[in-house]
Amino acid sequence: MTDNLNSVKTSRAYHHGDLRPALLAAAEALIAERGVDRFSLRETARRAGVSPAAPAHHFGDARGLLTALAADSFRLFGDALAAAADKEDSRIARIRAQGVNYVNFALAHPARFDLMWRGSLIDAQDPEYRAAGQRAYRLLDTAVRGEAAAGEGLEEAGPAAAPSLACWAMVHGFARLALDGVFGSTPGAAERAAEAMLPLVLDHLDV
Amino acid sequence: MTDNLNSVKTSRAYHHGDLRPALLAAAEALIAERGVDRFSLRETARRAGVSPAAPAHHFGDARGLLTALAADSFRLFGDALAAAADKEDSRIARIRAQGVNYVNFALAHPARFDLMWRGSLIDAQDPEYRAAGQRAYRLLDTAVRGEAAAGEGLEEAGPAAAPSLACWAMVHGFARLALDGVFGSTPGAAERAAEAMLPLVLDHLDV
DNA sequence: TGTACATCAGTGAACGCGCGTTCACTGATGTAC
DNA sequence: TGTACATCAGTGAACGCGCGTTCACTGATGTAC
Repeated sequence: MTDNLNSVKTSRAYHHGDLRPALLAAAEALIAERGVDRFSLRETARRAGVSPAAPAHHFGDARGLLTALAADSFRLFGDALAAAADKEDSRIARIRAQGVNYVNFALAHPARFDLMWRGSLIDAQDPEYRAAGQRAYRLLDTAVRGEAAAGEGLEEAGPAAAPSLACWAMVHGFARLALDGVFGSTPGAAERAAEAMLPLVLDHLDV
Repeated sequence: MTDNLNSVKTSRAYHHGDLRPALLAAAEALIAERGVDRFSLRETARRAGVSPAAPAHHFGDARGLLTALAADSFRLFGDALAAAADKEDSRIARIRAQGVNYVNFALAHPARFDLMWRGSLIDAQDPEYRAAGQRAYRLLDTAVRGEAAAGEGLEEAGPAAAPSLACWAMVHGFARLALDGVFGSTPGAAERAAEAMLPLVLDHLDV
């Protein structure tokens, strides 16, 4: 009661006060440590210092929590793509920077990246999740096609979106292969492989 | 006893006689149905009509069985890549055919494809698994670079392997995005997207 | 061809485990008056 | 400013579940003689 005002964080109040983000943080730490496959709602609650029934108040069930974490991850991911687009002048430079950020995000947050695409664990129809995913796609599409993209979503992507899909597939495949350890565990191996193949694509992206 | 000679399959003998492949088939059917995440050794044994302890004799543990299935899948996958390389004349045609077969394999056997790369469930150091994976890579590398590849493995892949990595990343990323439902669930949507972006890459693969 | 026996591939019951979710509850918060 | 009370965010015990693996065992196979 005395420290209730100046120290919300350390007081062991009955009400946590900030449980939702705390649970997301605990879940993130858990999957980063163990891998997405070994996520557990109980363990997440345990780490947040809360009873196993508490998460239900904020997320409904386990899938709800993972969906929220996936949406959060997609937002972070979108921020990374946006940052790349902002800081470069030429279009090729933007595409390149965005590809680098795409892969770097995957390597820096492998568990988040895994979760983002793990349809079996999340509710892909969730509005927040979908919105965050669409935003990321639009950023990518705009970087590749410039004004021509006109902010159209993935649903209505026509044949004109092909260059964007090509870049996306390439960078996504590279990120996945790197995460799956295909380029070896030597630090920097993935980066070197990327550097070697980048010009192959960018030099010919004269669309 | 009477049908023991002319009908090994239907007799409910104490010894199954062909349990190893039967378990692999059951496991394949199970993950095809439920997804890799919901694999269970007990359920696999149940489907093979055998006690839960039986698989241990052939695979040690659950991971052993999944590793064997992953290796088997990589072999099938390699066959698909080899078939593409065999039936075409020009190098570009071969690359294209192999890419098509790569994606088709993923779409036709999504659970197998998932499992092949699911490091958390299998023993990536298993010799059979590694050999099958290496073979697939060599087929891909040879198709892209021709004689220059000289059958070198993924480990010793130098900068010269960049075109192969680029093709691989692209086709792999495309397969993954398609499996993750990014191109929508409409049948043929993935194929149309692929057709649209293929020329972008192939027309410029003048290496 | 027959028999003894080691080896092998199964059984099925039992183990302990951690899980997600439910339930009736309780303590804190904040709003109406 | 004080009080009543509805609402909300927690508790913690309990539920039933399916899991992977272990164990002592048993029935079939195949080999040596």
